[in-house]
Amino acid sequence: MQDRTRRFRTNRAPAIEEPDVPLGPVIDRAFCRRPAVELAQLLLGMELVHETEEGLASGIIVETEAYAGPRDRGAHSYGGRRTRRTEVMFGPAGHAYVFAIYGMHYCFNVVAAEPEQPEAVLVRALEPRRGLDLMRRRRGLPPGRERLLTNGPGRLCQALGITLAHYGLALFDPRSPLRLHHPRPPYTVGAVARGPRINIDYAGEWKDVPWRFWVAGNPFVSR
DNA sequence: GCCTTGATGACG
DNA sequence: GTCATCAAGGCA
Repeated sequence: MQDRTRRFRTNRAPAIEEPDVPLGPVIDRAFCRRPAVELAQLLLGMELVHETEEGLASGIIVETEAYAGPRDRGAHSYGGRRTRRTEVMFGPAGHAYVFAIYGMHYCFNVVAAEPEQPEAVLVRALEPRRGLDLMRRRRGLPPGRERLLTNGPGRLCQALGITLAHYGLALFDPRSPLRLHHPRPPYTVGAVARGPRINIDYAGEWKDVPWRFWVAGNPFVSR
């Protein structure tokens, strides 16, 4: 028998699709009303769902990063910077903060904390759950490359069809096309690993705070 | 300049 | 398979 650990680390990592199981309940409105560093850990194992006319696609959140408001030099809201782009972070928790980066990709965040406390959690990777074919089409990938579907913030947005049009959506609202659900069947997170956040070299001493969290050993994590 | 990605080429 | 490098691309 071949070494499973090694197989699990390749691009041919298995994805468990659960198309026939009904979605779990949507998160409570108050679920995200906590500090970003705390929310980043609690979001691991939750199911991010996007429903469109093309169909439904979803994945289990397996990697996040916390951005802790005005004091955090790595955050867009550093120093209380309030612009059209960052505005949603100053509002109530549980809404989507989507921004464009490098001219061609989007990043999806969940607004955390209380109003006027501009904190958010970046979702960096998903384990694909529903709508694998749809995600393959959106990403232009053949079967067998599941790991490349959603192992990065830009990639997961492309796979789920998330764009700036989803800025501000209420992720706890069952009528919203973009939502956070409790996973069904349940997802066991197990051990959580943590380390410094990715690609914020400009953030000085904040560069090294261990606010990146991921499901230990999960093959869909971005690095 | 940016909370990224895919292509390319070196190396095992 | 890995790693390093680079440029694409649009908006603040």
